[in-house]
Amino acid sequence: MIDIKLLRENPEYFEKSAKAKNVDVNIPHILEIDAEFRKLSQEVQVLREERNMLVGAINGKPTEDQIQKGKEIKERLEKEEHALTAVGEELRREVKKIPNPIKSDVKVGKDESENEVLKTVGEPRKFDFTPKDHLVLGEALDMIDVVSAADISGARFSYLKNDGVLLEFALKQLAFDVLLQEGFTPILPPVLIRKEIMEDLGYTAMGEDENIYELTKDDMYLVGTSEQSIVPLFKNKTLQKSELPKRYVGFSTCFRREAGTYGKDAKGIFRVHQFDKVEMVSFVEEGKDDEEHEYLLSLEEKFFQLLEIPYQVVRICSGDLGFNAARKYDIESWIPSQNTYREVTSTSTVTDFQSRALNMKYIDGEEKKYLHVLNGTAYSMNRPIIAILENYQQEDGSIKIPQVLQKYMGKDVIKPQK
RNA sequence: GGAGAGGUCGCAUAGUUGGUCUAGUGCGCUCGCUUGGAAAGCGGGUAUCGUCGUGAGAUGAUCACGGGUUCGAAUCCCGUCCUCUCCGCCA
Repeated sequence: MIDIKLLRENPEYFEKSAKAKNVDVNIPHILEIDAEFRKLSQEVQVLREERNMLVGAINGKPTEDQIQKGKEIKERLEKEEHALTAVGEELRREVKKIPNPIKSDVKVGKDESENEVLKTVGEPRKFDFTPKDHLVLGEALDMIDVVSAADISGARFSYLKNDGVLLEFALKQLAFDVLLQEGFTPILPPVLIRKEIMEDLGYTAMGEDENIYELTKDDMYLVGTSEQSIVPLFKNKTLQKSELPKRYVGFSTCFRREAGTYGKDAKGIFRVHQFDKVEMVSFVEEGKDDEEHEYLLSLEEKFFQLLEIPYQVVRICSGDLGFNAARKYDIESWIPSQNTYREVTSTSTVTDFQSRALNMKYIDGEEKKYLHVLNGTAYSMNRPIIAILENYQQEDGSIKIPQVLQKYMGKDVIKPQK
């Protein structure tokens, strides 16, 4: 959530930024609620002060007079306190609907069509045959089975088999090897989290909860990314500045309902309800998040350079940005069958937006400040697999294994099973 | 799933027949005295969030969280969450 003090000082800033994200918020109304809240709060404080003074004057048994006076105060106080609680809740609810403002270098645009391509790395391979798509390749090689999965679980699920599994494990291990070398702390987080946590993280404000699997019996959500359970690690904690930056590499299964995407990417495993992902999460001090964002982006680029797959870096425009992100970069890798670049990983800075709601701080000298939080994908396990299958396919339907993965898989080519 | 115990100011603890608890004590941390320097000792300090105020400051809330009883709640009542012990089940 945003800082209400900043909102009072500069409401236009938040209003403009919300509009840039296509989020409807009534800032003047929120300021009215805030004024009402502060007025009530003051009245309540005065009454409590009166009560405290009265009670403080009582030594032993109170007189009839004092009891009468106390009852009177209590009655007035009860009414005011109830009003205060109601207004306070409304205020917090409304403030939580204000999105994290965008960074100044983020382009104001209406939707994904206005995202900016910052750079393109690598040359798409020229095929002297017609490249097949990942599903055709994966089925022929007995790596991917979506037909059985549809029967057992429904659309947008898959079985990964044989070399598909080995490929996932290889990618996971490569990502961990690189990130451990960089000093990241490995972590395996829970994939079920409390609803309040998801709210505090800012994943439910814009109706994104439509995309979250919910366990109503237990009032829990399945995470859509492990960042959702890694970030709250420091809920209600205060770190020392010397501990920062803190960097984690997590691995977990991720769950997404993908509501409203029925026509999109229906084929194969590009858009599925369940996939595994290696995720990076950074906690840094105020003022260091831009630098950290570039660092995470550089690592994401490195992961595709290691695979030697052409990619481009995209800066997401305001209208395509999530509620809690101040800036987001996507890496899109070349997908031959679609003759275009498609999103494979992304990294965001959420600044202090989640820290404020979760009360995550660090001590800087005398001052306590909110942690700045960033996240980024190392590898998700479906899309990079697609990219490898398609970019490394041979005319006979076999797949050359990227050099860097060969030692993890113990072979250099995936051939059709006999 | 069943039975029981418990959640107090960084840590450990005291406090449950409601008022002197603006929460005691120990440890830790910190400042000072002492010392050639240090240790020990002695003395002081040591939470967070908010409101009002230019300021010094005043004031409110917080004893897991939320409600309730009362003139008054750490203390009594109800609900929720969490932890621990025992039993059952189990990868």
